[in-house]
Parts: sequence; C-alpha cells; structure tokens
Amino acid sequence: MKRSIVDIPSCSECDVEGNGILCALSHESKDFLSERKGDNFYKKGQTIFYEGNHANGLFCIYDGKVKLSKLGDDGKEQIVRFAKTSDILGYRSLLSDEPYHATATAMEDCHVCLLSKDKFMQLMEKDPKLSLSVVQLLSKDLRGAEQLLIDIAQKSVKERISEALLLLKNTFGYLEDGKTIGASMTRSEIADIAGTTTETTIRTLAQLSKDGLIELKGKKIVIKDFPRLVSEASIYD
Amino acid sequence: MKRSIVDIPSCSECDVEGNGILCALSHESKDFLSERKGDNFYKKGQTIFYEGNHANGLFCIYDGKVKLSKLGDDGKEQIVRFAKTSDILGYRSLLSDEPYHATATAMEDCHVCLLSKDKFMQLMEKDPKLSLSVVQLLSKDLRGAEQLLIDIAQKSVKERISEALLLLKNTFGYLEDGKTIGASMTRSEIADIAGTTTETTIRTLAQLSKDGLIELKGKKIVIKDFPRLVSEASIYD
DNA sequence: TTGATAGTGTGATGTGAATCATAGTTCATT
DNA sequence: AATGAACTATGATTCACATCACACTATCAA
Repeated sequence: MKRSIVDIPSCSECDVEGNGILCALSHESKDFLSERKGDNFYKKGQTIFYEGNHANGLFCIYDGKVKLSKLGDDGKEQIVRFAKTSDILGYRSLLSDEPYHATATAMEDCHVCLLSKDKFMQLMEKDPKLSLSVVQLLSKDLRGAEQLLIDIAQKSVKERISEALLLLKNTFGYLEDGKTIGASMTRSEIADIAGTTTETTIRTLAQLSKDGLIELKGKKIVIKDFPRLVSEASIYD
Repeated sequence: MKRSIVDIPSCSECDVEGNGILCALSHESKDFLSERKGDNFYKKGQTIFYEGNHANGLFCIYDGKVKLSKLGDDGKEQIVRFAKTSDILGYRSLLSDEPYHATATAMEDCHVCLLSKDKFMQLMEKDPKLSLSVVQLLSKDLRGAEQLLIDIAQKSVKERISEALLLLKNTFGYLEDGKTIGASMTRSEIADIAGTTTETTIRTLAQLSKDGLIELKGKKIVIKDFPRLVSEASIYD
C-alpha cells in the first residue's frame, strides 16, 4: 500500500475548496482548533470509524470522498449520507457523548485531519458562530434523512435509483466533462443508497440507460438527460 | 367547538411533568423566555403548523400529543416523529431560518405555548446550556430518523408495525393499567408510521392479536406480550 | 335521531421487486 | 502474466404486499 505524500497545513492555512463549517471560522478559532492536529491517510475501502465505537476526536476531510452507513439488523448496509472535502465527521457523537451513529468508509483514497475533542468542545462554547453552524448542519442532515425516509417508504425502485444518481451528482458534482457523475460507486453501493438489491439496481440502471437518460461507462455514470432524470425521480420541490 | 379552560402559567412556574429541554433552564432564562408568551388551544385533528410555511415562533406543548408528518410526492403521509408535553416544536426552522420541515397535527386536544422567536434566539446565544441541549435534541432526532429509515428500508411490514407499536409505547407510555398504549391512533396513522397501507396494517394487527402479542380494544391497543413484540420487531440494540 | 363521514374489516387479484442460480467481466495483487 | 476476488449481468421463480372492491361499524354534527 503506497501512501501518497501530501502536506497538510494547519486549519488556518487550509486552502481546500469547500464550504465546510470550519472554513468560515475566524483565524484565531482555526489556530486554536488545529493545535496538536493529527492527520491520517485512508486507502479506498478503509474504514475511518465504526458505528457503535467510542468517539474520541473530530474528523475533517482534507481530500477524498466518504460514505456514512448503518447496518440493519440483518446485516444489510444502508448508506445514510456522504461527506467530502472540508466536511466534518463524528461531531454528533462528540456533542452528545455517544458512540458513533454510523460507519465511515473511504470511497476513494482520503486524507483526513483529526482534531482534538476538547478543543472542539471548548470552541463550541467560545465561538457562537461555530455552535450556530453546527446546529444548522445538524438541521440540514436531519432534513436529508427525513427526505430519504419518505423516498424509500413511498417511491418505486426506479424513482429511488434515479434520485440516488441525482444525490450523487448534487453531492460530488460532475467531472471535468460536465456530465459524468464525480464519484464512482459499485452497483451494490447504489443499491445501499436506494434501499434495494444489487440485481435490481443493475436492471434498473440498464433500463435508464436504454431509455437514454444515462450512459454507463463501467463504474462511471454519465447523465445524458438531466431533466428527464429529475422527472423520473419525481422530485417536485 | 368548546374550548377547555386551562390556566397556563409562565415557563418559570410551569409544572408539567416532562423533561423537555426548556424544563432544565434556569429560573431567569425561563422568565426571559416567557415574556409575552402566547398560548393556544388546538382541538384533536387540528393542524398546528404546515410543512413549507414560514416559521415565526417556538411551540412548546403544555398538554396533549402531536404528530409530525411529511407529505410524499404522491400526497401520502409519512409520520416522522411525535411530540408530547414539554416537548418543543418548530425550533429547527427558527434556527436555520427555513420553512417548517413537517406538518404538526394535534392527535388529541392540546394546549400549546407560543414563545417568541427573538427571545429564543437571544437565549440561544446567552445560555450555553440551552444551545447544548438543542444540539443534543437535534442529534437525538436525527438518530431516530436514521433508525426509522433503516427499518423501513430493510424490515418486513410485520416487523415495522411491531416496531411502530413499541415506538408509540416508548413515546407515550402506558395508561394507568400499565399495559395499554397511552395514545390512540387510527389504523391509517399506524400505517403512516410503518410506511404501509391501511389494509395491510389492519391485517397485521389482527395477526399479532391472534398470536397473543397484543389485544385490540377498538383504537386502544394493549401490549400483552412485550418481550415477544420486541423480538417480532427484531430489535437487537 | 338521523344522515353523513371516517374508520374498520375481509376477500380476490395483480405485480414489483426479492431471491436463487449461473456466467461473464473487471480489477487488484503477486 | 496469472490467479483469485470482487463486480456486473441476465434469466427463472417466488412472494410479500399493494390495489381494488365491497360491507360493516363507530362517530359526530345538525
């Protein structure tokens, strides 16, 4: 396993493009937070933390894509959220002093900073800007979870898979060509977003491809007809 | 429509049994918050606020039970959460300055206090105890939503309905007899929790009743065999 | 008290998607 | 370049649950 060499700066010098909640902090707050900051490299597929384990730090993604998933009682995986550059992970568990709610897995090679729990908690008290951001972030995540809940409860597999593709596009954007979804996922992972099986996902993607809404280039998925994909997903808001 | 007469005190004198996040505030904070407090009466079935509408105050339930639901694209209702005495409603929308995420409906006659948005927001900045409580509340709600998501995505209807009954019991407790679920819901509402249809809910409840796990007395549901109901719901945590 | 409305209950029928089975293909690692 | 593992693909079969259709019952307002 080759570790790619990247120089990760302190938060106050962090130059990533992204609008995570730490980015908007004052210079002083960033300096305070990044004292004794650690950083880790995770290879694609590696687990950053496991659902149920004790939380002891705050993760901030410097580079890479991460999926957050939970295991159902029968062991089937359900993806609940994604995270990318400048997003933070594990803050919920820190704040409520609970074990991690989900498992975080690197979808591609990742560099992740590890920030001190104590510093973060102190900053939460000192910097009202941060605590408000955290509240709004939680609120946004909750909204997303509730939306996903309704979708899975009420929509057909075809609608859910269309929506999963749109979710991927919204989260990770397009590649340089402006039409290929900027994240590669296996059919099985897409199934774990949409709450269906791998076989059904394969068939449904093939159908969407035959209908000309998307194009499948191996793991790369090209959105050929965005408006029709949106209407296929029955998104009206 | 007869309005039941209840004398609702200011927050600092509020004597409801319950452990909502406002209950733990200091006397001063409560006094501050309840200045120019309003209160409303909602008859069973009435809507307290609608999903999508602008938020302009914080609701705190003095008395009664409330369901929070969202509408799917096809108009089908999905219940996402419940609230009862001392719980607060609408805080998310205040904090992120967004429209209400869900519709709140009185499940029985309710008295609800209406607190000032400005006071609440000011208190959020002044009282770290409150902001931490809010964060933890959001975190708990998010956890609940994610759990419900997995359940609906992966469990059978029978498991989901069993779990819906347990959710009702956990939220509202038992009546005086110690075994009847302390909230009355129509079969259709139970279906809206479990993400299924009314007919299937009726059949499944009849099945659970025949198996001796529950007893149906009209809208009242008696839990006769709690352990087996838990195992039917496949809850292992 | 009555009529209307909302809720409960049951059978018959259809179907979307899971499951099972099997094979080809791509990918990573030595 | 080779070998095993992970992923993609496709057909056949099954089944849980939705849908439709109808009847009965409780509730509530006039």
